[in-house]
Amino acid sequence: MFGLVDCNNFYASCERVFRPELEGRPVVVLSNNDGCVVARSQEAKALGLKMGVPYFQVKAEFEQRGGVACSSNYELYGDMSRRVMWYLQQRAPAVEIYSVDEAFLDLHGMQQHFDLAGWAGDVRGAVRQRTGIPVCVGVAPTKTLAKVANRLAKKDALAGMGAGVLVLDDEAQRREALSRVPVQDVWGVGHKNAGKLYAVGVRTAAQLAGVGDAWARKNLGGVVGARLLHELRGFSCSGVVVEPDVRKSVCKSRSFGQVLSEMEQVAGAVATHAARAGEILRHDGLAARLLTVTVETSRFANMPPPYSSSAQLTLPVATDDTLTLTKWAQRGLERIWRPGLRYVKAGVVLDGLERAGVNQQASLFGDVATSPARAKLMRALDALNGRFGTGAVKVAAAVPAPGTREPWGMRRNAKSPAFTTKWGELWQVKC
DNA sequence: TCTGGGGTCCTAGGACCC
DNA sequence: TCTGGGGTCCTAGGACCC
Repeated sequence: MFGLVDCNNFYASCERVFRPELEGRPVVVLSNNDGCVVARSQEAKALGLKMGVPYFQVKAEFEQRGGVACSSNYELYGDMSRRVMWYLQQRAPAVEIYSVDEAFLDLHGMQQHFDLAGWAGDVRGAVRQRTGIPVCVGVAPTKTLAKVANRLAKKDALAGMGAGVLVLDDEAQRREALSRVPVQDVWGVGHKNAGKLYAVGVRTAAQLAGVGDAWARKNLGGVVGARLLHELRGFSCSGVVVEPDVRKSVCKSRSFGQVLSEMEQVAGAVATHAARAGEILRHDGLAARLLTVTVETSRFANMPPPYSSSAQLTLPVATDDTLTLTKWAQRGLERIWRPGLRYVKAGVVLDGLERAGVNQQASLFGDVATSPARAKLMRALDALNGRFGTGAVKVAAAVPAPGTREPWGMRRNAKSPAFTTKWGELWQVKC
């Protein structure tokens, strides 16, 4: 059996842990630049706010009805996530941290020793007590069915039924559960496939489990679709993965806080992303052979039509050196730059990752990136930024003009403190 | 005025190589 | 008259997940 623990309204719940005055009020958390609604408390959902809606479209009414909007605070959410995951790891023999707010638990063999519903309810209560985060738990013979069980546990808890826990352990329960889930809510069925399924009259997960294998293979992404059907029918096709795979890419991209048209300013953003990506490579002991730079103008403007472009460069030697990555990133930007446009976003992607220092062919001309002195410089850079904060030491291209703040910097008008990760922002208790 | 970020996996065509 | 097979690199896009 598999368990799926999913935090309820995770980002909004994190905000509430340290701001109890938000309890009972509609709360939303906004994406970077305070752009879109990315998390909603139950009260905000009840007001009809949709996931992903641009905040400016709903702001006036939401605030007038007593709603509170928070800028995203990923430092806080990351730390709260670590607390939840750490506790789950104490309770289950194997845990797959699937996302910031979800984990699969390996419960094989446990039903012989525990009443799983009771056990899951206990875990749920303990997570709430220890971290302040409410969760729901689904338990079933496959990961896909555990997702279904979790979804129904949440729905029932909201309707005042059940205890935020649902175990599907026999055929009748499985069938009943699948009949209650719309096909577009099944894990692995996205927007496009839901459309195809509706077109042939498949509306529920139960109906999906009954479509022919050949049809699924042809229309739902080949082997991916076939696996999905098996899992819905109760045959497990994937286990709990405790060790995450070695990463295959690093992507750093961000919308600017304002429209930019000067290459020097966009270059500053690109240099910042290249440096952050380099930091991640060094942290993971990896080096990149391919570097892609991307830029975009607004997708929502009609005149001039939206422009987006990318340039992929093959580096002569795989590297994790920030100065080298920055240099190549600037070249990439020059290749795709079109003057006179209103850019809103830029990014850097690193692919072709290999273990740093292993199997790297030296360049004919002795690329400086492989030199021990440069490796030492990078260690010093990381140590300084670790001690004094990200961006304490930067490449010159990422430094804004004297006396100005970063023109590409984010808007974040309502960010809560880093309650758990910065000494200066700890919760204050007044006696 | 204002519309997120970070991933994985797959497909496909053109240029080029042997 | 008969015109291959296998590979990489690049760009672009589509599907899915959170």
